[in-house]
Amino acid sequence: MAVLEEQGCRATAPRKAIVGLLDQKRGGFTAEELSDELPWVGRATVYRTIKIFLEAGAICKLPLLEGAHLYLLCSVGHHHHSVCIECGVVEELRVAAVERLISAVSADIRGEIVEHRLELYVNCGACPATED
Amino acid sequence: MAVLEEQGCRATAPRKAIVGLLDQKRGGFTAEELSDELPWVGRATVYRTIKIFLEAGAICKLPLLEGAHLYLLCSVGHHHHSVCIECGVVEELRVAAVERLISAVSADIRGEIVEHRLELYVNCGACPATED
DNA sequence: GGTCGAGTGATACATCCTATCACATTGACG
DNA sequence: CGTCAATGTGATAGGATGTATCACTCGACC
Repeated sequence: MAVLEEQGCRATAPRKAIVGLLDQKRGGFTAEELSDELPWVGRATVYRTIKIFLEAGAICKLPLLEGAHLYLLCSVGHHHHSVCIECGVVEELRVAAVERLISAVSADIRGEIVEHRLELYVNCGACPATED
Repeated sequence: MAVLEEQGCRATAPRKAIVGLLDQKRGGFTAEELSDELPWVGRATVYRTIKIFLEAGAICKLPLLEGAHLYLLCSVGHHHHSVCIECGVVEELRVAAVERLISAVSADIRGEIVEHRLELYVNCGACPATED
């Protein structure tokens, strides 16, 4: 919410509604989902708002195997995700080893690593029963 | 090329033309590029053929930072890529450390890792001069 | 409350890809 | 070589996801 101000944006009704919805959807959401649940908000506005948050780093975009992708609220700056291919549950992955790996690889290649992306697609083995 | 047969596909003229072009485009290509260079082949056919190769594992899809993506011929089964954000040169990355990392992480999380994806976006530092 | 520019919604468009369908090509068989 | 059925094809329409445009509205500040 504070993100809006940080970005120099107005706190308009549509934006507030979207933020409210995001707070509930901790498990990830699609743009279409938001649009469906806020029919009085134009699609363009939904996408615009998502974009603002994306740029502010408040949410991130998680590509799924099938080519679709999810948006996720994420508090912490840089991290990775694991997503269960069965139940779709997403978990933030903060593994120091990843960053160590990146530095190690960095030494091996010409030039510098500007950005990296890592996604794990898992089978959490607990979907039907213990779906948290 | 043998891929076509393995998949139980006919070796038609459009498919052969596409394969021929792929052999030259070692640096990655977009669907549109292919379509442009083979104007006598319908777009649908280009996409269909790409899909066949994708499923056969003969090419892979590399997402770029901007959301676009490249297709690449890839001989070896599983690997990762680094792509220069300046000049777009793609290199195959076969770092044992990546696989070791995956196993290490695997022990840390519930369930099993079914699939993973890692991309490095680098600045190769040699684009203008030594662009191979 | 008044002002004005940021924000909005409808809509058209862009991009990338898939579905459909009538027609052409392939290649197996004779 | 000719026939034939099924696979493959191209044109085109459509779907999914996102962006641009533009007249109008509303929020923030005075």
